[in-house]
Amino acid sequence: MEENNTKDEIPGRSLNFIEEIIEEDLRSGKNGNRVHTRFPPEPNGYLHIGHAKSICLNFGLGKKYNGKTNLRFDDTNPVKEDVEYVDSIKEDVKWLGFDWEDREFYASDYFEQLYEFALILIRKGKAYVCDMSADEISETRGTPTRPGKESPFRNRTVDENIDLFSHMRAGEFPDGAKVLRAKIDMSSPNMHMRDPIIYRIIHTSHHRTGDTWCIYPMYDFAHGQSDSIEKITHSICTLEFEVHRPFYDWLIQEIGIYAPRQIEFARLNLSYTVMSKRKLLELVQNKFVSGWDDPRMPTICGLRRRGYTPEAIRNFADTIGVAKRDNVIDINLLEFCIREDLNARASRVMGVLNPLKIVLDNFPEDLVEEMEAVNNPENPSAGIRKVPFSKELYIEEEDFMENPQGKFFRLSPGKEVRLRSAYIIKCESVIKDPISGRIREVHCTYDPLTKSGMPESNRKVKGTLHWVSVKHALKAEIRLYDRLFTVENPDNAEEGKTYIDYLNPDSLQVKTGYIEPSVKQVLPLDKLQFERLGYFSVDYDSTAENLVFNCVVTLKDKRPK
RNA sequence: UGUCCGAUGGUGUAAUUGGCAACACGUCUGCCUCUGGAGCAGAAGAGUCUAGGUUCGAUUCCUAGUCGGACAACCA
Repeated sequence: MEENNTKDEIPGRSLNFIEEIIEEDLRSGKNGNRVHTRFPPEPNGYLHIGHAKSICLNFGLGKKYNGKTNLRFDDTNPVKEDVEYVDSIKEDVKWLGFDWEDREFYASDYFEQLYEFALILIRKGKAYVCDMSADEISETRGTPTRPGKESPFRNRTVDENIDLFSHMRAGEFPDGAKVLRAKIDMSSPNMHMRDPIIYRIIHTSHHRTGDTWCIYPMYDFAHGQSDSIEKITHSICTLEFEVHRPFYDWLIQEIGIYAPRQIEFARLNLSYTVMSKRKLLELVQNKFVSGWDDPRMPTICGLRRRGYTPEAIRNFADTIGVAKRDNVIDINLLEFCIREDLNARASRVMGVLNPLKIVLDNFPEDLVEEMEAVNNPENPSAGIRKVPFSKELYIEEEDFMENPQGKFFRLSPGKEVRLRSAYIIKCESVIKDPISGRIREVHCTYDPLTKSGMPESNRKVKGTLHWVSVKHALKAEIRLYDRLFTVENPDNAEEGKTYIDYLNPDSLQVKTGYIEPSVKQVLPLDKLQFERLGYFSVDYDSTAENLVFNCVVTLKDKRPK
């Protein structure tokens, strides 16, 4: 896979705490110089920017230490999982620029093995079949501060347990009738050690194993052992699994298999959005957004549709770093990353979102001049293009003020302004609608000696405006986005409210814009900078007849702080 | 009330493992500019949660406390 210009290999940069652990293990020869990580999603939802952090971390570490990274689906719950999700996850990881080669695994690949592991536990007297209901189990589990009570089925004989467990597998019991539990310690201060359930009965067909199984391992019984089976050296996961680690260690120990080292890091939180799968799903289901890939969503597919690039996301992941303390990253940083990337690579183009007609009184009626415009001042090799210029133009409504006050450097009566890549023009008069008083058009004169590139063109004027020729401009649908939520932390809702109450009603604004004709051939996901406005990406809905652009980010955040 | 984890400018991450805190974003100022973008130059902003202890010396080690987070799905 193509190595991109992600700046994740800055020499001399200090190591994060995970790299430190890895290098320590490398020095001590712990895994015979191997570094092997994995990204282990459950296929029950779409990936979001938080997952991107984990993906970049895991695959980044694999790459950095010349190791390997697996993609493994932890598909232990058939009622919530679906191939739709595995496909989207694969697409997103690939799009982010990572390659798991031939190591696409599934916890369901290990079901038989996991069943054997359960048998080992039973034979050792470390697991038992329990007939209590879900409610009873939950009642006897105790609380974090109060010990639980032992199940009356806790002391069944090994033979009875083996027998019962095989009948569970054979489908002789209905859902919920029995579970297999690890036999550890009902009074452990760690709730996860109070005889946790390791197998439950679910008569639902699985997206990969079909109806082969009607008992499924719990995540906690599958995850650690799957890592072990895959000989993962460093199992990197988020903080909430820290409390599970003692149980994973116990299992590995009792079963007697290879022990990966689990390292937990703090998950990503982004301001002005929500990150939980459940909430994102609600936004989709309740139609607050158009779908998982709505450009306002923090999902990978949403960001992709919005116009984010894999490079920008990887740089973002690299910039935020990784540590154990809770964090909330300012969404401005994400925006900074995409601006930085697009500034270097997006071609500049002119487009007007709120048109105001300009008539150049001294410009020949039918003349069309082809103006040469630089495609990207940051990158001369991007070349130049021609932009038609004629007597009637559109400029941005807000670039004209009849009675300017203060530091207004744009067009106003009697004042001069530069039209980007074209001429300097002077405002002569304003024509208004006699009834509404609205400005209908602005009459100007142009100075023929000031054409861009001509010797006389260096005269200084304070402002430079973008423009488009009325009769050449292409109409386009422009979708402007604002933050999905009005508050920094929608999760932290006040009494009686939920995050839904903080949805920004103005997060989507659709406009008809006029764009220079050079954009005629754009394809979905093409990136452009509309000069002085922002970066835009062609939407999937765009066709040759109906261009549709998404605003990725404006050039500079003008939002009051 | 228990166990585990964490605490460094506004935000995030560092500090060569004990030698008086750095980088990025943001903010501010100036320069430059045919994008009020970008770029360039500079500045402000934390004495590292608190109190003790060890030490010549502590952001780094120890103790206690404070605050924040995680944990009581047959979810992951």
